Amino acid sequence: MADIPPDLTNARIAELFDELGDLYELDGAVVHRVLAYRNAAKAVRDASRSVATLTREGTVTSLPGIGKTLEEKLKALVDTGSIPALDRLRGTFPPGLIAMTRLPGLGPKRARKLYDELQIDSLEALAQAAQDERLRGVKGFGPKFEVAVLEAIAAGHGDERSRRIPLYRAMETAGPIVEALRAHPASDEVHIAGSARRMADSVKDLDIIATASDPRALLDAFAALPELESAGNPGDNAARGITHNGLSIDVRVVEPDQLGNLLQHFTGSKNHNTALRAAAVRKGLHVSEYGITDDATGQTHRCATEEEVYALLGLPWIPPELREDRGELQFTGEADVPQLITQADLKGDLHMHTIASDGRATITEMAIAARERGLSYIAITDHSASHGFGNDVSPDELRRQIQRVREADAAVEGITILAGTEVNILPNGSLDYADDLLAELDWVVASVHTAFNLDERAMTQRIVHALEHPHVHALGHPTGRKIEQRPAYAVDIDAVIEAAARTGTFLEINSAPDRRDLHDVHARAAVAAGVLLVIDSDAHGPEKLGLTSWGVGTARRAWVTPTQVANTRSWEELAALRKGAPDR
DNA sequence: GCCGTTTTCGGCCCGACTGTTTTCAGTCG
Repeated sequence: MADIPPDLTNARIAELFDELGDLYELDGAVVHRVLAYRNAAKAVRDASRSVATLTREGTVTSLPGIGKTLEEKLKALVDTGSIPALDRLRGTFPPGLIAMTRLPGLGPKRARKLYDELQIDSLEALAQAAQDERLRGVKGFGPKFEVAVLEAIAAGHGDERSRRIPLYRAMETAGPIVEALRAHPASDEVHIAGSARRMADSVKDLDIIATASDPRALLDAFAALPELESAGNPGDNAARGITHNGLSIDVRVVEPDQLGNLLQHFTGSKNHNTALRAAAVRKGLHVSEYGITDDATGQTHRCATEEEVYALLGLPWIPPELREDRGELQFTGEADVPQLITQADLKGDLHMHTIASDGRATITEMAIAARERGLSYIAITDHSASHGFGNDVSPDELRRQIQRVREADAAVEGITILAGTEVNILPNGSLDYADDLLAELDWVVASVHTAFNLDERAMTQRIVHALEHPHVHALGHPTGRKIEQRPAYAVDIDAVIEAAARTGTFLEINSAPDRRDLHDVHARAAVAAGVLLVIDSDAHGPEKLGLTSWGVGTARRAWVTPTQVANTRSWEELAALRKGAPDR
């Protein structure tokens, strides 16, 4: 069996399927065929295993949305490096045509029409034609479109898919706005909906659903908030604002008896709602944001709560984090809904930094802050000997740090302080402290901080080697990704999960809000493989210990229950589960 | 192109808005 090309990552394959969808759409394919490619792209992107490998194994059709035809295309891609249909379509339509379809108001149908009738094949040619007022000669296009298209191109639309911002940054901006709406005398209930409510990694914009005694007063108050750069009224009971840092916020005020319908609709996800509605149709029910219509009676039920919406469809209430059409619509009753972990379940935090490396506080300060948060143990895990940036902890310094931890543990009541390290995994998979020094520690988390650009095979070997080390208890931020900033390094995450399961090493969900690494799909695969997770703050100061809410959000999206997370246990119980523990 | 408590064919979520059009297709979320 020939090797799988190293650059054939799931992300790359998903891109190719998306491109095929775009091209088939331009080619005039029926909408459902196009949709099939988009669905397949999402399934590939979400797959926890290498789709190229699944293709080689002949099991790729087990993924939802991948059938015989797409399997054939995947086989061609894996075997030859290309998909014949994609090559053919690329030869038919200039790449600029796809950029044109990204413009607001210009979809594939209309872009194709301009290409066929005016031979417009790029944003530049489109702008020129609009400038020359030639677009209005085509049926369906008029002067308003010429103005709009020039504005859109000037604003940079069409250059790329619209950018998303990490959820934590959106919430930093939106938090005060939501607080202001909640505090307003005219407001009753104020809910954040959309991907923010689902605790997604990133958001495009923010949806707020509210009920109010005086909708107009609330919307006017919203529009007048100093956080907004501009605001408008797209409808009677809605407002849209754009914050100074470019976040778009939609507010809808609804009647209390429809709050459940609207909240459900605007929480999404799109895939969840589409699948939910398709299932409802089979029962003779039609779901929209305004209610649920019954074919048999013609009556529309309005729902004040989401519980009613789901109950009418024969489903238990589904936690927003699960609403991704990843199996949650198979629930038949409350008993099927996993008891998802909450931040209150965490009893300890096993990854944080102090002034010994790049943290801002002392051991004692961190311990007191953790105790105030209700934690019963923490591990001090400063960076190791070769970390660089002036923050390295030499072996001798680590010995002194262990002593300081023992002293602090004795001095601070009500919390156990553990001596640990975040040791670097060097490019060859070895660690940058000696084994006898690591053996003195209570807790060792190993992480990759250098040489991110190894190829997948080398990176996987590097990490698996570290997981096999007898003193390594957990793998820190396992893929190195930063949300909307830096992709994961090339690594076979299935092999990492397998090695973690085999060696009894925990995998971390790092809660730094720009990391949230492992991400949800991989975390779900890890617990399915029997791996225990740890959810850590990676705090660099006392005020950052609460960041574990982000890691918990990721864990909930991964269907994780408290027992699947090691640090929901007491330190005594957890210690006994560590690799190499005497009674393990 | 996928899929099955309408199972191997014939379906595939729903409604609002837009610019253009005299009744609507395409786009968007």
